Amino acid sequence: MQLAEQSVRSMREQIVDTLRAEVLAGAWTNHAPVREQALAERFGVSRGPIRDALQELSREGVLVYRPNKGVRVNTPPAEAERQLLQAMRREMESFCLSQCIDQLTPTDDEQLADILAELKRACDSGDLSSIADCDLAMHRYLVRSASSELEAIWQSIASRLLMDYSRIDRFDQIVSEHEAIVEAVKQRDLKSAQQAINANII
Amino acid sequence: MQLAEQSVRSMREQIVDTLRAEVLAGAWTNHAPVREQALAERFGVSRGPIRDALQELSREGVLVYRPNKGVRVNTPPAEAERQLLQAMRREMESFCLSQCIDQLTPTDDEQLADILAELKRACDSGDLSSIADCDLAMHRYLVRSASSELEAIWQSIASRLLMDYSRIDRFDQIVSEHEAIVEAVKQRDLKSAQQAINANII
DNA sequence: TAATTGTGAATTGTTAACAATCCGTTTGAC
DNA sequence: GTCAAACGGATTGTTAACAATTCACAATTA
Repeated sequence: MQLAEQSVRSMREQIVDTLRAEVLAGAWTNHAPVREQALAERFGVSRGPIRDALQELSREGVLVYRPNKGVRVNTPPAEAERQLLQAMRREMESFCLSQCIDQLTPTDDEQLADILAELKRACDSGDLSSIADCDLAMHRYLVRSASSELEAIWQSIASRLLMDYSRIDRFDQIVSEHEAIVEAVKQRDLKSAQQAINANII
Repeated sequence: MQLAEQSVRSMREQIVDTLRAEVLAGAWTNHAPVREQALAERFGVSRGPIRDALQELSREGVLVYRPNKGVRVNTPPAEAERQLLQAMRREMESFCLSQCIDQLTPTDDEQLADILAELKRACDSGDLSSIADCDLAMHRYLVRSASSELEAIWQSIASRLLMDYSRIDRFDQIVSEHEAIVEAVKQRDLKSAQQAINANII
């Protein structure tokens, strides 16, 4: 189940991933608007690709776009919405596991192990944005293995849930929960894997 | 529960809605790539806003984007995915109804009636893209009334489900199903409304 | 003083030109 | 004749300049 092609991530995708991780890590406030020019200079590109990235993050729910006024960081979802999104995310990831788990190869296990190792490093050094990035990367890998179709929808839901993240400080817990996921997947144990995923999605 | 502001839809949003309705109505094949220049000339704008719109529709799952190769119409979801998406859409719209139904005003009833009337006209004249547009507009209205946050996620799911649309030919059924929804909502009868929605989401 | 109206800098929206990439076709070597 | 490299038109990606809009602040008026 190789994920070939697309190894060359486009400029926009790189910018999107970087900015998303930073916002989810709480590096930005939602009081000040995001300025295109500043980001353009930071990434060394013109405003075009920056606008593309901001548009994508807006559609994803990480940022909020208002015509002629630019974008701001979104606020976390209300409690009722959060519960709905949580249920939907669990449903989705359970489904994806059931679809892909028997078709994963040892190569996939290695990839997941790599992401896990990166996550550990990030937790050790306390790099919040890298933690958010790795956390998402692992789940995204499983979703994409089942169906690249669902990735965008999943990403919107997962991002919104992570915005509520009073818990990105429990480094040890984050690591152990993801260890459990990787281990269960490696054993091709669907039930355990779904359980581990559900425990991680809160 | 007025939906003020945003009455001025941006160029991009107009283009997105038009193109989405056309694709869902089956007006495009997925064999030929979509060309930016042609659309730019058709809408009388430059390629910039067109690219924005195509990007948004790609993220929504209506189109598929491949770097340096442009976009194509997406294929309908596989059966397993379709079932997952259907369950998620029902869950979402049921939730939204429960959130908004007691806060709707007579003005909202009128708006829904207007959309319904427009839907009838579209069915009478057999205007497929308008049918798709109205169908989505009614559900979107309810979703947005409950939570504008959820709109983008809902849109992605609903669009994917409509791509599978071997049933946009049952004009009378489409109209009667939506009549049932509007009536139940007008009565503020949550149970009936949810039932009507579930019957319509197939 | 409080409210309102100008005014201009800052910011977003759009455009057209340019650069990079893709793809079908031709050319050339074996 | 077959295959691979090279060419050229078409298309997408990026940029910088320009247009339209917003926002803060000063000036004006009651």
